[in-house]
Amino acid sequence: MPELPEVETVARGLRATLPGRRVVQVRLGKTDFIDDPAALEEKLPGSRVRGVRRLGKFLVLDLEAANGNGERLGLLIHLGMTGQIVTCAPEAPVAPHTHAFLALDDGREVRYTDIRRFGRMAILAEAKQAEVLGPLGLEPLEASEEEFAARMGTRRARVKALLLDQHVLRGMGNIYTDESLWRARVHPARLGTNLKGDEMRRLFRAVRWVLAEAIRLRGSSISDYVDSDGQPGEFQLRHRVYQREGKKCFRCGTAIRRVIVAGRSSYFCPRCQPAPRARAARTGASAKRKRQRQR
DNA sequence: CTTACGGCCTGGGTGC
DNA sequence: TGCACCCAGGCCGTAA
Repeated sequence: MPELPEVETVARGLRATLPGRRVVQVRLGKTDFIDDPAALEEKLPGSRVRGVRRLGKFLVLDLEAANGNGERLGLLIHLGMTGQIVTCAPEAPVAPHTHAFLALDDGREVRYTDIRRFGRMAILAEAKQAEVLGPLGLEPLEASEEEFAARMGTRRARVKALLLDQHVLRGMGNIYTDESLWRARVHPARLGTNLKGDEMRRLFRAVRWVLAEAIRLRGSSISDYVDSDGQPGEFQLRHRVYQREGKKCFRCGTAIRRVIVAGRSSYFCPRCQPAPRARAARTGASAKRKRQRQR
């Protein structure tokens, strides 16, 4: 499941080969994950790649249009759950569920494969790009501790939901959220406004450390993820809580638990990450009052 | 403002 | 061996 470190790894791989290249041909398979497939087929051929950017989980190929007047376009790609983007020789075997082929002027090919098609692709002019990318939150590895604390500490929502909310912080998914919370020793159901200063600082540092370490190890390959050369990452070997229900906490030996927080599977250590108390106490009290009224 | 939930889509696992 | 069922979770739209 591609999150920030996986998308960053793919972006770096593409950055090594794509800039300067011209797209010579486009072939599409299923197109229900593409905003406007006709626009892609019309505008991509002849365009030249100027650069490759990543914003959160979005990948942007900056393009100069074919029409000679220097029009700037961006090919937005989101890998969703199972998206893969690889460069290869055109004669390489085609993986099942490959739905886009971009032939390049150096004879190579860029392919987009996505089993579940939760991904997204769109070719957009600059104004339209801003519309999609503008609402995104802080880039986790560029934000300061003060910015992070200001965004997180003013929200009455569970930290799990806040970390996953792309409008607060861009790029975190379920894996890196749980790994960061474990490292920071913060329970996923704590509320943003209730985090103490030192907890907020630990969380900020944990997010940075986990993401940087995952990028260094080229991402986590749980089921489908591979980089732009088709290679898996290695951070899954360093996971401390994700998908480790019932196994021992690396810090204290307590059995890791799984609960649903903000609609997501959340793995945590019940000893290192103490549960918040206020919410349970309050709902308990109101239920008691209700029962008394009914008598 | 917030949270909850269903929908999208496929493959892999489980149980009968 | 098949088949029904559930689950994984990115993000969006809708409802409460």
